[in-house]
Amino acid sequence: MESVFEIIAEPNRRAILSLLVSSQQSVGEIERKLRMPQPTVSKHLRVLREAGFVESTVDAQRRLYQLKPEPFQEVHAWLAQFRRFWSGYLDALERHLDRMDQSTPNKKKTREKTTRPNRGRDQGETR
Amino acid sequence: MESVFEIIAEPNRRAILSLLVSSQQSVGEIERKLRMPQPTVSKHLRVLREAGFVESTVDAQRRLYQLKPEPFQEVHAWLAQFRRFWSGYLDALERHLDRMDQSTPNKKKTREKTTRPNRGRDQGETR
DNA sequence: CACGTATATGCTCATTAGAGTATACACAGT
DNA sequence: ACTGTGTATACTCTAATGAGCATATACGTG
Repeated sequence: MESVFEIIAEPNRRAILSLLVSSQQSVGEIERKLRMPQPTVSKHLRVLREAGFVESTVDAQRRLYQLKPEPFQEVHAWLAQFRRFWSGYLDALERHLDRMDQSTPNKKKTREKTTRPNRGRDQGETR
Repeated sequence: MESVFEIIAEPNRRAILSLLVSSQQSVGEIERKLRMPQPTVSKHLRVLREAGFVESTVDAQRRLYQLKPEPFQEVHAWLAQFRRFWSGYLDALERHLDRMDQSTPNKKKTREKTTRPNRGRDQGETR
């Protein structure tokens, strides 16, 4: 279970991730909302946690799980190399923004920090 | 092997897909470039073909494989729901463009046609 | 038509992942 | 301290997947 792709290959895990989009959830909440046996939930959460998709905070006996961004970025980075094929849309958008960046050096400097840790493009090598 | 996620969970298949980004390739070319036994290549190509990731055209005894866009869009659509977390970047871009659309009704009408078949957003349901 | 090349398929084997069940561990309240 | 709730883990079983090898099929060429 090394790659992020193997992690998200499992339907129940994808369901859990989707559920966590709205807000953090306890194991019990996930269990009920997804109608999944508790050990199953815990096991998938463990996998997700070890892969960096989620992290848990302790609330008494409960564990609250919430999403973490990195692995999604990794998937996105891999997907990026195929963009030219199917989209052209996001490509255009990114090029557009890049141009914006140059023309208006710092209007919303948010982007500078938040969005591009390594390099403007997120083509990034996956491995 | 139903979902697109299971398809791309396999490293060799991802390698093949990445290889096909540059241009279409014959089975033999893939075999050599990836140093993979031919039956392995053929079998993975079969999986990829049946999942709609690639299609083959006949060139005498050779089969030339090339990428198809749909499954990638599906992955992208799934990934979209998590954007708010990790990026904010693309989200910002899209919002920005949306605003652009409204303010300048048709400056580059390219986007109108090319980029948004269904609706501005591509959040799209996956299944 | 025989042969070589290119690709696909069939079969077996080993590994692995996920489900299910039981159980252990942790904390809270009484 | 005891009990109940919430969560994690251990163990077994089964199914599915990918590798490896052999072989079949298709096509082009002499």
